[in-house]
Amino acid sequence: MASRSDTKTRILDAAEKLFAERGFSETSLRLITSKAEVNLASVNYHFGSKKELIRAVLARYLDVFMPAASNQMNHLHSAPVQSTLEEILSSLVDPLLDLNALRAEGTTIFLQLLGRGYIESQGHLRWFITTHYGQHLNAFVKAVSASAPHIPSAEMFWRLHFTLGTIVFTMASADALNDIAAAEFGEHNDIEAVIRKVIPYMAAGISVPVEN
Amino acid sequence: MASRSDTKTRILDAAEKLFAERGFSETSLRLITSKAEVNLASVNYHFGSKKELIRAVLARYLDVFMPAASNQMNHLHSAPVQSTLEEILSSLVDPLLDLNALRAEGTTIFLQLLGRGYIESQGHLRWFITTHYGQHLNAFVKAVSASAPHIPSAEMFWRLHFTLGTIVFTMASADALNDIAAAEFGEHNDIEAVIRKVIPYMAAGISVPVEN
DNA sequence: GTTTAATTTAAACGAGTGTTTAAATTATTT
DNA sequence: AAATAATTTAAACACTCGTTTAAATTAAAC
Repeated sequence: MASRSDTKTRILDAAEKLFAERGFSETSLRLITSKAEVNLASVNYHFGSKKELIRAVLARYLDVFMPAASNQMNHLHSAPVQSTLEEILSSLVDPLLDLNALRAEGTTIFLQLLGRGYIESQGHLRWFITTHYGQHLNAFVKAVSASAPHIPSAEMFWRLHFTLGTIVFTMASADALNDIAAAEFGEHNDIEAVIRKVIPYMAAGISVPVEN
Repeated sequence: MASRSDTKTRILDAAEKLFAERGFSETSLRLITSKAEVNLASVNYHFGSKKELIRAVLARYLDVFMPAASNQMNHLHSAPVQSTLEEILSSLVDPLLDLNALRAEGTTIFLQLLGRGYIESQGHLRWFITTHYGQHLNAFVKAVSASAPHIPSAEMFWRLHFTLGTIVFTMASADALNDIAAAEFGEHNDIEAVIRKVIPYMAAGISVPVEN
């Protein structure tokens, strides 16, 4: 039933790299299949269409990350004291970095895919994630809201999307930014260092008192 | 020399709307010219290529916004007291909203174009902006740095790019987010309301003390 | 009014896209 | 070993894309 080196996996591995680098619509199936060293038609044979390939690429990461993130929320919730916002955000660092064990550069690729998907797919990815991983997201939103009870839920909605933009845009251009930072300031950061830099920024923004 | 209702302007007007809505590569010249009710070939005749059309669309806004933003920086600088970070960010609101006088929905379109451009164009737009409007950007960076002297310049570099991500991603999906906010919370925000929401978020993140 | 330049137009070009087809090949089952 | 199913392959299909061409039209200059 399965072939030699699993054509399906070869396609997914090649596709996720190219999608993360150059976006979905800028990546042709011919480029993917030539990098994966498989036949062009095998994408449609195994996945049906390009759109379903994109979903499969994302799902392979989300299926690992989302339950892991949920577990972290549960651990925090079972603690005796209310967690701080920074603790909640920091608890996602391990699930994110664990994606590097899954595949080389897994963390960066995942975050870049997320960013590309949110912007390119005209709301389609947003629907896909909320319908397939809604309960995991709710656990996160509840934890964050509990840590900042002075923020009304409508305001929190906006701030969490500001935060999504912060992390997703930063990661989509993390490589370019790291090059500039190295040349300009002699800094040499890896992906974890950047994540640890962005957490205080996001935590401060989410919890800042609402003006009127 | 000039034609009836200025074909060039009709193209720019139609193009900027479509580019902002669906991105650059997802918008075909045929769609632009049919909306603008001009001939397909007139794009190449007046602008040379699609890439140059994109630059012309962006430049039409940047040429207005950047000097106006610089003026605001100068005004703040000539004041007797050091401005707060929120004042500096807020001083950009008027230049942004003035784009609505230029064209209907000008503010939204400009910010969406900026977001699309930074993400789609693989660093090409970043280069275009820094080389063409670098001095205006420097005035802004200097003002922000002076208002938060406890942040080292390398850290400030990262935080300003976090901020770019926040604003740019938010605006690229502002329409979708406004629809959700209206359905979920009964909120009906215009672009100014969203900008005023994001400023405290960004200001808090930029100036939060560095951990160690 | 005639000539010259600028612009608009319809049509085609060449290249690239995702997808489908049917035959060839490989793997599995009986 | 034979029969059946799963997979791979090369080729073609139908379509869209940005760009170019050369003729038709409109505007400007003399």
